[in-house]
Amino acid sequence: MSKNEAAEPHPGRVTLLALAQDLGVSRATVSNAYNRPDQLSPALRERILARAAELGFSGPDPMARGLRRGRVGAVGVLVDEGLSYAFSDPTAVQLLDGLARELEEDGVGLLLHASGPVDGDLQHVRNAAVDAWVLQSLPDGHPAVTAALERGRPVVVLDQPVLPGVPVVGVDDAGGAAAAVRHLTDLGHRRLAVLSMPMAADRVSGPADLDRQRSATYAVVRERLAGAATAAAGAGLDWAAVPVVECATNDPESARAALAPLLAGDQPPTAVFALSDQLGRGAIRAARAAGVSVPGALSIVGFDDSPAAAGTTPPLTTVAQPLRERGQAVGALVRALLAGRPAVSPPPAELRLVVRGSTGPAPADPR
Amino acid sequence: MSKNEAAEPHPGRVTLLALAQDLGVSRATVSNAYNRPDQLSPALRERILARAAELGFSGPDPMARGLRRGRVGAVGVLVDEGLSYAFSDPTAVQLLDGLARELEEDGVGLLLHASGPVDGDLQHVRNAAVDAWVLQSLPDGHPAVTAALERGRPVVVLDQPVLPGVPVVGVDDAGGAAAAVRHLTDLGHRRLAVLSMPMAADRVSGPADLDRQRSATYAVVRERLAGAATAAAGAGLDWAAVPVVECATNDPESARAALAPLLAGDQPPTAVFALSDQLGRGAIRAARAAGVSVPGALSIVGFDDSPAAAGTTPPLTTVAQPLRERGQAVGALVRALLAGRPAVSPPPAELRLVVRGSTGPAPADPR
DNA sequence: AGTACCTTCTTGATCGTTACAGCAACGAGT
DNA sequence: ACTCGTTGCTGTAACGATCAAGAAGGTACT
Repeated sequence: MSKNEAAEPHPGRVTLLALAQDLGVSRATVSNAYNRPDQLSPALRERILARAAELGFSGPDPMARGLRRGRVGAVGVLVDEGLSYAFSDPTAVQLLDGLARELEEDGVGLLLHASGPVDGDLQHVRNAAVDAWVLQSLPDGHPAVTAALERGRPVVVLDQPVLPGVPVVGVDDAGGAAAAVRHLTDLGHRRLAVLSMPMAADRVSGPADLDRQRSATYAVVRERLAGAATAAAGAGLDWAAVPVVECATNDPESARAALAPLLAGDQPPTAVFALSDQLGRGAIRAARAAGVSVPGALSIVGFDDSPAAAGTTPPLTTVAQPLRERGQAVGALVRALLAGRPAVSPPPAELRLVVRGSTGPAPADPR
Repeated sequence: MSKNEAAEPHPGRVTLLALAQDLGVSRATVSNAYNRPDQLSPALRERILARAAELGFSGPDPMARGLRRGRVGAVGVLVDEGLSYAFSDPTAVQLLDGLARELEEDGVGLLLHASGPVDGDLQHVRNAAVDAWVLQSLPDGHPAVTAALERGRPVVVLDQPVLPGVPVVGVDDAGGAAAAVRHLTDLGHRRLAVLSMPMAADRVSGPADLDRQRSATYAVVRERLAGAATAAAGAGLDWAAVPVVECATNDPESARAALAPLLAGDQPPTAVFALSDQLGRGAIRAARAAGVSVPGALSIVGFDDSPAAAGTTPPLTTVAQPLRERGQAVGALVRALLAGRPAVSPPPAELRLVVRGSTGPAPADPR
């Protein structure tokens, strides 16, 4: 009876060292069996792997490896608010999907964290074991941004104002919004209303005046509104007179509730520009509930071309942005930075208006 | 001019040790400044934190801490197929949301990884730095399950056949399905069709015979079919004669395509039981496309009560499961296990049928 | 025979932190 | 004066791996 069978002090735990000793080889050799098969004879490697399986050693400890190598194989994604928001927003989901696909290539996973409230603590950002950070559409000046930068790891930003030295993957939000509004004015619409997603984290809903519009902390919202304003002015509309209604959350229900009073009002709009498809869907529901025909009496344009846009009745006219591709672009930047290659922000993607069934000529006799 | 200002060899990198030496205190003290404020005087702590900010030290390195403490503050989530699936399935999203909420409490993040193909490599499972694994609805016998278990860390399973010693959070899928079918037969329906999500990873679509039904590798699907079969038999229907159509993916479009030929056939069903709301939505679309009125000529029941179910036209009758709560339950189990407390699987949740507008009495004269 | 060169494996140092025991100083209680 | 208990801090030893050199042995070439 050999000494191998001695009782172990801490049964469930087998380390690389223990395995090496059991086999009478050095740690480095075991390590090489996993990481550099060409550094040892195939026969020994087999023996090591076999014995590892017997003892229940499932490979080198990821954390120890992470410490030594300076890499853990995880990219942190900081999303705004709670994770539920990111999960329930189809746009975010598509972006994450593209990102995940690109990183999967290297076996890198996504570590999701919510940015937390502006005045919250930032421990999770400081403590997360990640090789890089992706910041997704955080509000301007969120402290988590600084915290992430301080980690001294690569950072890539998705849809946000540029930070010095940090690559960004953005789109021409203003241009897309302008195209949407131009589409409506070209169709003869003069009574426009705008549905906006939240402009700040304060969960306010209701009409947003020019001040609030300009001081929106979400760059995406600010840009889209600015683009819409420009296009409206270009068509001779008085932007200050265009009702811009902020929805407390970016979902159909919130939009439906926001639009309903306008439709029931004195001078109901004949066209609605919704800053997202989620809101656009809500607009369609509000119209249906109010008995307003789309696009007969009311035209609706969305933004994003999320998967649901084509499935509404009528199908939603919208500004298409290549979500998955953009996610992949972010992934590519991260990979480049991690590989030590320089990463340059791609130019903001041009957006394309997809005309579907929810828009039509302005009614001859509105009201 | 003191020696402190000597040129650093590797500029961007400040370690806890470097900071300690700069301040002339021991490493342990700096560590305590971050981890155990009560172990040093407030004055010194302030001084340390201030100097840390100056030097750009953003707290102890997460990996080194992870190694030392044996915890990284991340829970791995293994989802089937690609991440895109998990992201695009509203059911999965809700579950993940609940899970994230519960874990956020401890500042723990979610590390998402796809399980990968059955014959794929498992490096990502072995290499991921996580404190525990959550396995979400993987097919029976997927090698990633074994790989996760071998890591010797806590594992919690979501919707899957029990593994010895592993806590599970499940629901009474069979009972829910039975309730759905009973609802239909109670309404007088005799011509039933079933739309199923994928039964295996082979992406097959089309009619599924009894053999395939019974050999489905996804436990959830198997259970729901079994429950439906029981209820059908109980109502005097010949289950073998009920068309069960498998959809290649769990989305509305796939279901629409699967149901269309049945509706155009000789003896179209008067009732459809869809194994998920995603499929149920597709069934509604198929009916609309075929000019079949719902629920006048065709009743449709879904499963899950995902957020979209209430928003279809007509609103979808469905089997409601408490998705977010179940996600939280998983999180609670994980927390318990990580805290060394015993974790017992909660009993499978009972499911409730929510009757909405998509079901009605069987037409008096079918066809 | 001498030199050079692989292949295969080992040794020693290092990654950056935290746990734990220890130790000095100090006021308080007897 | 003597123990006792705090308060604050330090020193040392892990945590579990990877990497860069180097040693031992065999092959090959001059």
